[in-house]
Amino acid sequence: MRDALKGHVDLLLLSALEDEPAHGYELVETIRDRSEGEFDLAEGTVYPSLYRLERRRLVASGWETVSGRRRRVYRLTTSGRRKLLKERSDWRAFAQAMEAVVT
Amino acid sequence: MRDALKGHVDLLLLSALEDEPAHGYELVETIRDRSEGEFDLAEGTVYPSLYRLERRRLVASGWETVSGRRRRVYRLTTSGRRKLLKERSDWRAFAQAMEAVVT
DNA sequence: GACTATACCTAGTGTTTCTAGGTATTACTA
DNA sequence: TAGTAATACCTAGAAACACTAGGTATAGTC
Repeated sequence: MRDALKGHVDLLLLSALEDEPAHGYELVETIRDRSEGEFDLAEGTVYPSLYRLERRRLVASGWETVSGRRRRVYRLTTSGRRKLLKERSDWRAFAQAMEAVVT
Repeated sequence: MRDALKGHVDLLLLSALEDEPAHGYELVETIRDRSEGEFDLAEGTVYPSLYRLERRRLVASGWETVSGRRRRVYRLTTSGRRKLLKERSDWRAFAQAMEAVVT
């Protein structure tokens, strides 16, 4: 299913940040775990996506050092949280429409 | 929802061809109707997609003239029908994984 | 006679995922 | 203790594909 994720990665990232802040590497794991292995995002996908989200002020980040390793921790902004709700409802409409055509 | 369809247009087209052959312009309408307006595919999306499907031997086409207008009518091939089943089941796995992450 | 709908075609644009490299630190293990 | 794996980040370029914006042509409507 190449490219199936196109246009949906932002929603995955925002969703994974909904409950608590997380750093990039961690988001990859969260998404892989929650999707039961279906989505194994490349780092080259995640980092640029996070930068775009930050540029759009949907997330904000800060550096943190844990046992010698630097991490950039992201959290949802207020508009990011609003965006998450919108994207989630857009996703549901999209999925429903897909089912309607596909079935 | 820009780009949400990326990677899913083939499935829409194959689905719309499942029950009977159809021409390109007609497929746009079928997909718009079944999706209740959610998917209004541009012709610049549909025609190149159909060519790619034909090149991969998933559909086959023939010209037809109805009241003076030329139409290219597409139908599923055997492997196209097999592909449809595969893509449909891939879509369901994808949608389920999306729900799992998003919820 | 002008306009709309039907029906097709296509070159180029833009966005975004992914590949394939890279750096650096810590933890494990043979 | 040397080597490898895991953690954690970064980025330039490639590839794919939906879409824009133009085009042609016929039939029907006002």
